[in-house]
Amino acid sequence: MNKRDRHSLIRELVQEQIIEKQEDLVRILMEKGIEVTQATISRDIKELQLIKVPSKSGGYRYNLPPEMNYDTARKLERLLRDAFISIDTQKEFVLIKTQPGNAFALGAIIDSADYEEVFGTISGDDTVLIICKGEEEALYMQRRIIAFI
Amino acid sequence: MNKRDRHSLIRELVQEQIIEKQEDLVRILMEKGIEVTQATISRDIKELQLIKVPSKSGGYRYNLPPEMNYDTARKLERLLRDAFISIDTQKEFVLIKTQPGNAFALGAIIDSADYEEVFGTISGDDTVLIICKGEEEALYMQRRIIAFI
DNA sequence: CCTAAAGAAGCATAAATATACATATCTTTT
DNA sequence: AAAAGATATGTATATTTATGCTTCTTTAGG
Repeated sequence: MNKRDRHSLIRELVQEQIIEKQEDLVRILMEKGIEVTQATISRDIKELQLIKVPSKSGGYRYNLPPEMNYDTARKLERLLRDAFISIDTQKEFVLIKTQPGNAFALGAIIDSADYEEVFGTISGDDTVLIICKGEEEALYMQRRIIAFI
Repeated sequence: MNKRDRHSLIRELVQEQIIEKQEDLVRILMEKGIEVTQATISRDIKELQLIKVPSKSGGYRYNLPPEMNYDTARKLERLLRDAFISIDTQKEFVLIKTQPGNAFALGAIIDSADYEEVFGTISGDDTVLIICKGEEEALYMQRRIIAFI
């Protein structure tokens, strides 16, 4: 079990069950035969940007980081519906073609959404180039963007 | 300075500046002449459901709680646009009239959104009664719901 | 006005979390 | 393949956060 796999397992776990503290994750992973210490989990949580949310019922629960806020999502959705032409990936790059004059706005929204997977964007008049942190991330970003259309 | 005022001040502070830890709030409030201990801040944070978000830059930052997620908001928006008839408040109650058969779904979404201001909901066939925690909260909920339409 | 009950907050401390440092492991370069 | 660098993780511990218990304050009821 490498770090990457552990991370995605942790993401699943916090969605599926109520993780009240880091030791819960240590215990659950232990039960699955994965030995890690609380220190590692603390670092994982930091990297995954998981948040500890006080719940109404009085306890606490670790959660995935907040998604893009509603307004931003609405803007992105509208813009894509209006101006999207095509999307493609190559290596760690995602290239989006838009109607002329719309790419800059699209790039700005993607920037403001502050995706973990994105290294940076460059926007021209009708093209946004998203530079992701890796190939896998590029594919993931492509999927996310397509989901908006 | 009572608890309510301190709470709204804390909400402002976490938006305006980077609060890395609870002691930061203790210090800032102290500078404003408000004496509280870390214990109180811990309880405030729990009540306000503030979250400690690991930031990209390596540190941590307290933030307001995540808004309703995008999917929930979308569902709520669609349902309101399709089925909304009227909304009104009286005291701590908000009464929403919908097309027959839609109130239950609406109530369920409002429940799942887990609004801080809401005490509970009761849904019939074409009516949702939202019981808020007070009059002020009811007016706030009314505004929020109208904003969706 | 008095008393009981509820709410708020301090103090002390327990519990949880983050991190400096050391070590091990994996990667890249020569 | 050895050396050098980067990455990952454990150990021990410092730092941060939550909470039991107590006291003080406010509110509600008689």
